[in-house]
Amino acid sequence: MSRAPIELEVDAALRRRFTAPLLKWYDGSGRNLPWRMTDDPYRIWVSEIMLQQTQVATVLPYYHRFLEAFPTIKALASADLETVLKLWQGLGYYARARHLHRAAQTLLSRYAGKMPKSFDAVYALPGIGRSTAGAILTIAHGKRYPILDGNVRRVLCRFFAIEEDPREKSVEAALWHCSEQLMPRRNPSRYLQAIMDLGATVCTPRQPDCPHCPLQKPCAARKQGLTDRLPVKAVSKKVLHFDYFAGVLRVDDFVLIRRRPLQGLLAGLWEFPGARVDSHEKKGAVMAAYEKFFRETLALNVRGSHLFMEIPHAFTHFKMTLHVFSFRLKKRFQTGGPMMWVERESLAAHPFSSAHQKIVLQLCQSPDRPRLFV
DNA sequence: GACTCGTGGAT
DNA sequence: TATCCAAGAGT
Repeated sequence: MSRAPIELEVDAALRRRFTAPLLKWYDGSGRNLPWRMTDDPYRIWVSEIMLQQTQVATVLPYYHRFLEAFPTIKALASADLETVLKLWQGLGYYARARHLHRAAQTLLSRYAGKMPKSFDAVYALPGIGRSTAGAILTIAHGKRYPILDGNVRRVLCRFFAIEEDPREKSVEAALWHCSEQLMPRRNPSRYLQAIMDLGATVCTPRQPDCPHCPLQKPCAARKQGLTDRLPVKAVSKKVLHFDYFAGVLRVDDFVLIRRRPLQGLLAGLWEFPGARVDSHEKKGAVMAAYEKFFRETLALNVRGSHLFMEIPHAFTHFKMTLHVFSFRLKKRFQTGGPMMWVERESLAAHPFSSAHQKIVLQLCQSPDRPRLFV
Protein backbone atom coordinates (compact mmCIF):
# COMPACT_ATOMS: atom_id res chain seq x y z
CA MET A 1 0.00 0.00 0.00
CA SER A 2 2.08 2.83 -1.27
CA ARG A 3 0.85 6.35 -1.10
CA ALA A 4 1.38 8.96 -3.72
CA PRO A 5 4.84 10.50 -3.37
CA ILE A 6 4.65 13.74 -1.49
CA GLU A 7 5.38 16.87 -3.41
CA LEU A 8 6.56 19.98 -1.76
CA GLU A 9 6.83 22.63 -4.39
CA VAL A 10 8.26 25.85 -3.13
CA ASP A 11 7.94 28.87 -5.36
CA ALA A 12 9.27 32.33 -4.69
CA ALA A 13 6.05 33.50 -3.11
CA LEU A 14 5.94 30.65 -0.64
CA ARG A 15 9.59 31.13 0.16
CA ARG A 16 8.88 34.72 1.08
CA ARG A 17 5.87 33.80 3.18
CA PHE A 18 8.11 31.41 5.07
CA THR A 19 11.34 33.33 5.43
CA ALA A 20 10.11 36.88 5.98
CA PRO A 21 8.25 36.29 9.26
CA LEU A 22 10.90 33.81 10.37
CA LEU A 23 13.74 36.27 9.93
CA LYS A 24 11.77 39.05 11.56
CA TRP A 25 11.10 36.79 14.53
CA TYR A 26 14.79 35.92 14.70
CA ASP A 27 15.68 39.59 14.99
CA GLY A 28 13.89 39.86 18.30
CA SER A 29 13.89 36.30 19.62
CA GLY A 30 17.04 34.64 18.32
CA ARG A 31 19.49 33.25 20.83
CA ASN A 32 22.90 34.68 21.55
CA LEU A 33 25.23 31.74 21.28
CA PRO A 34 29.03 31.82 21.50
CA TRP A 35 29.54 30.21 18.10
CA ARG A 36 27.54 33.05 16.59
CA MET A 37 30.03 35.61 17.89
CA THR A 38 32.73 34.37 15.55
CA ASP A 39 33.37 33.83 11.89
CA ASP A 40 36.15 31.34 12.54
CA PRO A 41 35.18 28.22 10.55
CA TYR A 42 37.03 26.08 13.08
CA ARG A 43 34.89 27.27 15.97
CA ILE A 44 31.72 26.90 13.97
CA TRP A 45 32.79 23.40 12.98
CA VAL A 46 33.47 22.40 16.59
CA SER A 47 30.07 23.73 17.64
CA GLU A 48 28.29 21.83 14.89
CA ILE A 49 29.94 18.56 15.88
CA MET A 50 29.21 19.03 19.57
CA LEU A 51 25.61 19.93 18.83
CA GLN A 52 24.92 16.69 16.98
CA GLN A 53 22.19 14.98 19.00
CA THR A 54 23.09 17.19 21.93
CA GLN A 55 21.30 20.16 23.43
CA VAL A 56 22.78 23.64 23.55
CA ALA A 57 22.84 23.84 27.34
CA THR A 58 24.85 20.63 27.51
CA VAL A 59 27.32 21.78 24.89
CA LEU A 60 28.13 25.24 26.26
CA PRO A 61 30.68 24.34 28.95
CA TYR A 62 32.32 21.75 26.70
CA TYR A 63 32.59 24.24 23.87
CA HIS A 64 34.42 26.77 26.02
CA ARG A 65 36.79 24.26 27.58
CA PHE A 66 37.56 22.61 24.26
CA LEU A 67 38.43 25.82 22.47
CA GLU A 68 40.49 27.05 25.36
CA ALA A 69 42.55 23.86 25.16
CA PHE A 70 42.63 23.78 21.35
CA PRO A 71 42.28 27.34 20.03
CA THR A 72 43.22 26.37 16.48
CA ILE A 73 43.00 23.48 14.08
CA LYS A 74 46.73 23.06 14.44
CA ALA A 75 46.48 22.84 18.22
CA LEU A 76 43.80 20.17 17.94
CA ALA A 77 45.70 18.22 15.31
CA SER A 78 48.83 18.24 17.47
CA ALA A 79 47.10 17.00 20.62
CA ASP A 80 46.93 13.40 21.83
CA LEU A 81 43.66 11.60 21.24
CA GLU A 82 43.67 10.88 24.98
CA THR A 83 43.61 14.59 25.75
CA VAL A 84 40.85 15.21 23.23
CA LEU A 85 38.75 12.43 24.72
CA LYS A 86 39.31 13.78 28.22
CA LEU A 87 37.80 17.09 27.15
CA TRP A 88 34.93 15.21 25.53
CA GLN A 89 34.33 13.09 28.62
CA GLY A 90 30.66 13.07 29.55
CA LEU A 91 29.46 14.51 26.25
CA GLY A 92 28.83 11.11 24.68
CA TYR A 93 29.08 9.85 21.11
CA TYR A 94 32.85 9.73 21.39
CA ALA A 95 33.35 8.93 17.71
CA ARG A 96 32.68 12.63 17.21
CA ALA A 97 35.85 13.46 19.14
CA ARG A 98 37.92 10.89 17.26
CA HIS A 99 36.65 12.10 13.91
CA LEU A 100 37.17 15.74 14.85
CA HIS A 101 40.73 14.97 15.84
CA ARG A 102 41.44 12.99 12.69
CA ALA A 103 39.83 15.62 10.48
CA ALA A 104 41.99 18.31 12.08
CA GLN A 105 45.07 16.31 11.17
CA THR A 106 43.81 15.98 7.61
CA LEU A 107 43.20 19.71 7.41
CA LEU A 108 46.68 20.42 8.71
CA SER A 109 48.40 18.13 6.26
CA ARG A 110 46.29 18.74 3.16
CA TYR A 111 44.68 22.15 3.55
CA ALA A 112 47.30 24.19 5.40
CA GLY A 113 45.26 23.97 8.57
CA LYS A 114 42.23 25.71 7.10
CA MET A 115 38.68 24.57 6.51
CA PRO A 116 38.21 24.28 2.74
CA LYS A 117 35.40 26.13 1.01
CA SER A 118 34.16 23.45 -1.35
CA PHE A 119 31.25 21.32 -0.23
CA ASP A 120 32.84 18.09 -1.41
CA ALA A 121 36.06 18.69 0.49
CA VAL A 122 34.23 19.50 3.71
CA TYR A 123 31.76 16.65 3.27
CA ALA A 124 34.64 14.21 2.81
CA LEU A 125 36.02 14.91 6.28
CA PRO A 126 35.30 12.29 8.94
CA GLY A 127 32.34 13.09 11.16
CA ILE A 128 30.88 15.57 8.71
CA GLY A 129 27.71 14.49 6.95
CA ARG A 130 25.45 16.40 4.64
CA SER A 131 23.82 18.54 7.33
CA THR A 132 27.02 19.45 9.12
CA ALA A 133 28.76 20.23 5.83
CA GLY A 134 25.83 22.42 4.83
CA ALA A 135 25.90 24.27 8.12
CA ILE A 136 29.66 24.89 7.96
CA LEU A 137 29.57 26.05 4.35
CA THR A 138 26.58 28.30 4.93
CA ILE A 139 27.41 29.76 8.32
CA ALA A 140 31.17 29.97 8.08
CA HIS A 141 31.63 30.63 4.38
CA GLY A 142 28.43 32.46 3.45
CA LYS A 143 27.42 29.87 0.90
CA ARG A 144 23.97 28.39 0.48
CA TYR A 145 23.63 24.73 1.34
CA PRO A 146 20.61 23.26 3.06
CA ILE A 147 20.52 21.22 6.25
CA LEU A 148 18.03 18.65 7.44
CA ASP A 149 18.54 18.32 11.15
CA GLY A 150 15.94 17.52 13.76
CA ASN A 151 14.78 21.12 13.94
CA VAL A 152 14.32 21.67 10.24
CA ARG A 153 12.69 18.27 9.85
CA ARG A 154 10.19 19.00 12.59
CA VAL A 155 9.38 22.51 11.38
CA LEU A 156 8.85 21.35 7.81
CA CYS A 157 6.79 18.30 8.75
CA ARG A 158 4.48 20.57 10.71
CA PHE A 159 4.42 23.50 8.31
CA PHE A 160 3.46 21.22 5.41
CA ALA A 161 1.50 18.75 7.58
CA ILE A 162 3.51 15.79 6.36
CA GLU A 163 1.92 12.70 7.81
CA GLU A 164 4.31 10.30 6.14
CA ASP A 165 7.30 8.97 8.01
CA PRO A 166 10.17 11.46 7.49
CA ARG A 167 12.64 8.60 7.94
CA GLU A 168 11.37 7.01 4.77
CA LYS A 169 13.74 7.59 1.93
CA SER A 170 11.40 9.32 -0.50
CA VAL A 171 10.03 11.59 2.21
CA GLU A 172 13.50 12.45 3.36
CA ALA A 173 14.50 13.33 -0.18
CA ALA A 174 11.47 15.59 -0.50
CA LEU A 175 12.37 17.29 2.76
CA TRP A 176 15.93 17.92 1.59
CA HIS A 177 14.60 19.42 -1.62
CA CYS A 178 12.16 21.53 0.32
CA SER A 179 14.83 22.68 2.77
CA GLU A 180 16.98 23.75 -0.14
CA GLN A 181 14.18 25.57 -1.94
CA LEU A 182 13.16 27.52 1.14
CA MET A 183 16.62 29.01 1.68
CA PRO A 184 16.74 32.67 0.73
CA ARG A 185 19.38 33.87 -1.68
CA ARG A 186 20.13 36.75 0.61
CA ASN A 187 21.82 35.93 3.90
CA PRO A 188 21.17 32.20 4.00
CA SER A 189 23.35 31.98 7.11
CA ARG A 190 20.97 34.02 9.21
CA TYR A 191 18.06 32.01 7.85
CA LEU A 192 19.69 28.77 8.93
CA GLN A 193 20.22 30.01 12.46
CA ALA A 194 16.67 31.30 12.51
CA ILE A 195 14.97 28.06 11.55
CA MET A 196 17.11 26.13 14.01
CA ASP A 197 16.21 28.55 16.79
CA LEU A 198 12.54 28.26 15.91
CA GLY A 199 12.73 24.49 16.16
CA ALA A 200 14.68 24.59 19.39
CA THR A 201 12.66 27.21 21.25
CA VAL A 202 9.16 27.42 19.70
CA CYS A 203 8.41 24.51 17.40
CA THR A 204 9.63 22.05 20.01
CA PRO A 205 8.95 18.31 19.98
CA ARG A 206 6.58 18.53 22.91
CA GLN A 207 4.26 21.38 23.79
CA PRO A 208 5.20 23.69 20.94
CA ASP A 209 4.57 27.35 21.65
CA CYS A 210 2.35 27.98 18.63
CA PRO A 211 0.94 31.30 19.90
CA HIS A 212 4.42 32.78 19.66
CA CYS A 213 5.29 31.18 16.35
CA PRO A 214 5.87 33.54 13.43
CA LEU A 215 4.57 30.83 11.07
CA GLN A 216 1.39 29.97 12.93
CA LYS A 217 -0.93 31.35 10.25
CA PRO A 218 0.39 29.48 7.22
CA CYS A 219 1.27 26.35 9.24
CA ALA A 220 -0.71 23.41 7.83
CA ALA A 221 -0.40 21.28 10.96
CA ARG A 222 -1.77 24.17 13.00
CA LYS A 223 -4.75 24.49 10.67
CA GLN A 224 -5.48 20.79 10.78
CA GLY A 225 -4.84 20.34 14.48
CA LEU A 226 -1.99 17.93 13.84
CA THR A 227 0.81 19.82 15.52
CA ASP A 228 1.30 17.52 18.47
CA ARG A 229 1.21 14.42 16.27
CA LEU A 230 3.82 15.57 13.76
CA PRO A 231 6.34 14.54 12.81
CA VAL A 232 5.16 10.97 13.23
CA LYS A 233 7.21 9.09 15.77
CA ALA A 234 9.24 6.01 15.10
CA VAL A 235 8.06 2.80 16.68
CA SER A 236 9.96 2.47 19.91
CA LYS A 237 11.94 -0.66 20.33
CA LYS A 238 12.08 -2.62 23.50
CA VAL A 239 15.00 -1.65 25.67
CA LEU A 240 17.00 -4.55 27.04
CA HIS A 241 18.53 -4.53 30.48
CA PHE A 242 21.85 -6.18 31.31
CA ASP A 243 23.91 -6.65 34.42
CA TYR A 244 27.60 -5.77 34.26
CA PHE A 245 30.30 -6.05 36.86
CA ALA A 246 33.57 -4.19 37.31
CA GLY A 247 36.42 -4.71 39.72
CA VAL A 248 38.29 -1.98 41.57
CA LEU A 249 41.50 -3.88 42.21
CA ARG A 250 43.82 -1.97 44.49
CA VAL A 251 47.37 -2.35 45.72
CA ASP A 252 48.35 0.34 48.21
CA ASP A 253 47.33 3.50 46.39
CA PHE A 254 47.33 2.01 42.91
CA VAL A 255 44.27 0.94 40.97
CA LEU A 256 44.02 -1.30 37.94
CA ILE A 257 42.34 0.22 34.85
CA ARG A 258 41.88 -0.88 31.29
CA ARG A 259 41.54 0.97 28.02
CA ARG A 260 38.67 0.05 25.74
CA PRO A 261 39.41 -0.82 22.11
CA LEU A 262 39.37 2.02 19.59
CA GLN A 263 36.24 0.73 17.91
CA GLY A 264 32.75 0.28 19.22
CA LEU A 265 31.04 1.47 22.37
CA LEU A 266 32.95 4.08 24.40
CA ALA A 267 35.96 3.50 22.18
CA GLY A 268 39.27 4.57 23.64
CA LEU A 269 37.92 5.37 27.08
CA TRP A 270 39.31 3.88 30.28
CA GLU A 271 37.37 1.74 32.70
CA PHE A 272 37.66 -0.62 35.61
CA PRO A 273 38.01 -4.11 34.18
CA GLY A 274 34.91 -6.24 34.07
CA ALA A 275 32.37 -7.77 31.75
CA ARG A 276 28.70 -8.37 31.13
CA VAL A 277 26.97 -11.03 33.17
CA ASP A 278 25.70 -13.75 30.87
CA SER A 279 21.98 -13.42 30.39
CA HIS A 280 21.44 -17.03 31.40
CA GLU A 281 23.06 -16.51 34.78
CA LYS A 282 20.83 -16.24 37.78
CA LYS A 283 20.17 -12.83 39.26
CA GLY A 284 22.13 -13.58 42.39
CA ALA A 285 25.14 -14.86 40.52
CA VAL A 286 26.77 -11.52 39.77
CA MET A 287 29.54 -11.84 42.32
CA ALA A 288 30.23 -15.39 41.19
CA ALA A 289 30.54 -14.17 37.59
CA TYR A 290 32.89 -11.46 38.80
CA GLU A 291 35.11 -13.90 40.65
CA LYS A 292 35.13 -16.26 37.68
CA PHE A 293 36.10 -13.44 35.32
CA PHE A 294 39.21 -12.47 37.28
CA ARG A 295 40.15 -16.06 37.87
CA GLU A 296 39.99 -16.91 34.19
CA THR A 297 41.36 -13.73 32.62
CA LEU A 298 44.01 -12.73 35.16
CA ALA A 299 44.39 -15.86 37.28
CA LEU A 300 43.39 -13.81 40.30
CA ASN A 301 41.51 -14.96 43.34
CA VAL A 302 39.31 -12.06 44.36
CA ARG A 303 37.15 -13.90 46.85
CA GLY A 304 36.30 -11.69 49.76
CA SER A 305 35.58 -8.67 47.60
CA HIS A 306 32.86 -6.38 48.78
CA LEU A 307 30.22 -4.52 46.83
CA PHE A 308 31.53 -0.99 46.35
CA MET A 309 28.78 0.64 44.30
CA GLU A 310 25.79 -0.16 42.15
CA ILE A 311 25.37 2.16 39.24
CA PRO A 312 22.27 2.24 37.07
CA HIS A 313 22.98 3.59 33.62
CA ALA A 314 21.05 4.02 30.39
CA PHE A 315 22.66 3.92 26.98
CA THR A 316 20.79 4.57 23.77
CA HIS A 317 20.03 0.94 23.07
CA PHE A 318 20.13 -0.77 26.41
CA LYS A 319 20.17 -0.25 30.13
CA MET A 320 22.70 -1.64 32.48
CA THR A 321 23.24 -2.06 36.15
CA LEU A 322 26.93 -1.90 36.89
CA HIS A 323 27.87 -3.89 39.98
CA VAL A 324 31.20 -2.59 41.24
CA PHE A 325 33.29 -4.73 43.56
CA SER A 326 36.42 -3.72 45.39
CA PHE A 327 39.38 -5.86 46.39
CA ARG A 328 42.83 -5.26 47.83
CA LEU A 329 45.72 -7.27 46.46
CA LYS A 330 49.07 -7.81 48.13
CA LYS A 331 51.23 -6.68 45.24
CA ARG A 332 50.96 -5.37 41.73
CA PHE A 333 51.39 -7.81 38.87
CA GLN A 334 52.76 -7.12 35.42
CA THR A 335 50.24 -5.57 33.07
CA GLY A 336 50.30 -5.47 29.34
CA GLY A 337 48.10 -4.49 26.45
CA PRO A 338 45.22 -2.32 27.55
CA MET A 339 45.74 -2.67 31.30
CA MET A 340 47.76 -0.51 33.65
CA TRP A 341 48.20 0.39 37.27
CA VAL A 342 47.59 4.02 38.04
CA GLU A 343 47.81 5.99 41.25
CA ARG A 344 44.49 7.02 42.66
CA GLU A 345 45.33 10.72 42.31
CA SER A 346 46.06 10.21 38.62
CA LEU A 347 42.79 8.52 37.77
CA ALA A 348 41.08 11.76 36.88
CA ALA A 349 43.67 12.50 34.23
CA HIS A 350 42.22 9.76 32.05
CA PRO A 351 38.93 9.81 30.14
CA PHE A 352 36.26 7.52 31.61
CA SER A 353 32.72 6.84 30.56
CA SER A 354 30.01 8.43 32.63
CA ALA A 355 29.26 5.33 34.68
CA HIS A 356 32.91 4.60 35.44
CA GLN A 357 33.57 8.25 36.18
CA LYS A 358 31.24 7.84 39.14
CA ILE A 359 33.60 5.19 40.46
CA VAL A 360 36.55 7.53 39.95
CA LEU A 361 34.81 10.26 41.90
CA GLN A 362 33.95 7.89 44.70
CA LEU A 363 37.56 6.69 44.91
CA CYS A 364 38.90 10.22 44.96
CA GLN A 365 36.44 11.62 47.46
CA SER A 366 36.19 8.94 50.09
CA PRO A 367 38.22 5.92 49.02
CA ASP A 368 37.66 4.01 52.22
CA ARG A 369 34.04 4.75 52.75
CA PRO A 370 32.19 3.25 49.83
CA ARG A 371 28.57 4.03 49.39
CA LEU A 372 25.88 2.47 47.32
CA PHE A 373 24.13 4.16 44.45
CA VAL A 374 20.83 2.49 43.82
C1' DG B 1 17.64 0.31 5.35
C1' DA B 2 18.75 -1.25 9.86
C1' DC B 3 21.91 -0.75 13.54
C1' DT B 4 25.26 1.44 16.31
C1' DC B 5 26.80 5.12 19.01
C1' DG B 6 26.03 8.58 25.15
C1' DT B 7 24.27 11.49 28.03
C1' DG B 8 21.35 14.52 30.83
C1' DG B 9 17.09 16.92 31.00
C1' DA B 10 12.12 17.27 30.55
C1' DT B 11 7.68 15.31 31.10
C1' DT C 1 9.41 5.61 36.91
C1' DA C 2 9.72 5.02 32.10
C1' DT C 3 10.04 7.21 27.97
C1' DC C 4 11.42 10.50 24.82
C1' DC C 5 14.82 12.83 22.50
C1' DA C 6 18.66 16.85 21.21
C1' DA C 7 22.13 21.10 15.52
C1' DG C 8 23.50 13.04 12.75
C1' DA C 9 27.15 10.18 11.00
C1' DG C 10 29.27 5.77 10.09
C1' DT C 11 28.92 1.05 8.94
